[in-house]
Amino acid sequence: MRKDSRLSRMLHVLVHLHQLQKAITSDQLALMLHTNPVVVRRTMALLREQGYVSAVKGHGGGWTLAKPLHSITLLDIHRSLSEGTLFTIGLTDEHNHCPIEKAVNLAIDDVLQEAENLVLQRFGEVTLDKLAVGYSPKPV
Amino acid sequence: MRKDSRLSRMLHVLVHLHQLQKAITSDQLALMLHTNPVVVRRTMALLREQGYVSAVKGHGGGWTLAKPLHSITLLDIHRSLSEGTLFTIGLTDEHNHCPIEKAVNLAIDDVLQEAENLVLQRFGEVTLDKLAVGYSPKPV
DNA sequence: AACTTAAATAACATCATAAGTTACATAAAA
DNA sequence: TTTTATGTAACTTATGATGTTATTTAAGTT
Repeated sequence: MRKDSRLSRMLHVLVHLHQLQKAITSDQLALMLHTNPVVVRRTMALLREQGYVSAVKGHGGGWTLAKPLHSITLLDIHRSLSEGTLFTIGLTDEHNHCPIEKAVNLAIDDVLQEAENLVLQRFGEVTLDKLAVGYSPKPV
Repeated sequence: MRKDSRLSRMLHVLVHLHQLQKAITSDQLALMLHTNPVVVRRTMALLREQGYVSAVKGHGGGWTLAKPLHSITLLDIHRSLSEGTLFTIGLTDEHNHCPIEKAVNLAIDDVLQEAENLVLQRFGEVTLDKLAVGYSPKPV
């Protein structure tokens, strides 16, 4: 299956938006991400809907941060992007009442649920300013 | 994305193989799983290669367990089936040296790695006999 | 007002992979 | 020899992110 790289891409974009302090066009972002401006707009639109970025049309327009990085977590962006689940593993649902199928699915789901909770918790602990490396004029 | 339900399906099959104590054909399994005998053979072949089941051709043939359930873990079956990763989330690799991209990917990968380790550990703790519910003639 | 820039959006194609399907070969028992 | 059942190749389908083309809308520039 093709992986969903939108989280990685959008985090990358948000930190750059923060550092440049001016509007960036979808064309510029597309060059940076080695993709297409329409793909950029489509994905950025999900962040705009949640209030993390703003878009301005026309001359001098483009994308800017709408909130400071320290107020945004990985979890915020993850939730803005993904609707489905985190795992490639799925459970069968044969619509019967086989107790074995139920036991199997429960065993798998228990583990995946625990793992998903861990991921969400960890994502919630990371604010985006922690990713803004090499920005200070005098890096440590 | 379509989920990979092979783990769920195969665990279901293995427990039934244990309980029936005789060979089951791919056609019978396909009926049980609401699928196709070729799909069954294709997936069961991965378990056969790892020595968890045996297949016999011809009259009276079919699939049987090659090891007792208590000697097989969810992890064993998971590893027999999956080659790729567990998550739908992927990292970008734009082949540049952008420190932001690296920091972003590291942050995501740290979390996913921790979660994957958790899943593998939990899967390794569950032997398949624990899934064989409702089998005893006198269930508790 | 006309031109240029850039987002917004619709419509469609591509890609990867489990799943589904068809067809045929091979092996074993009746 | 016939039937049963696995083994396997080749192809199609389904799904969802990604990629692409084209058009519309909005805002600044000339």
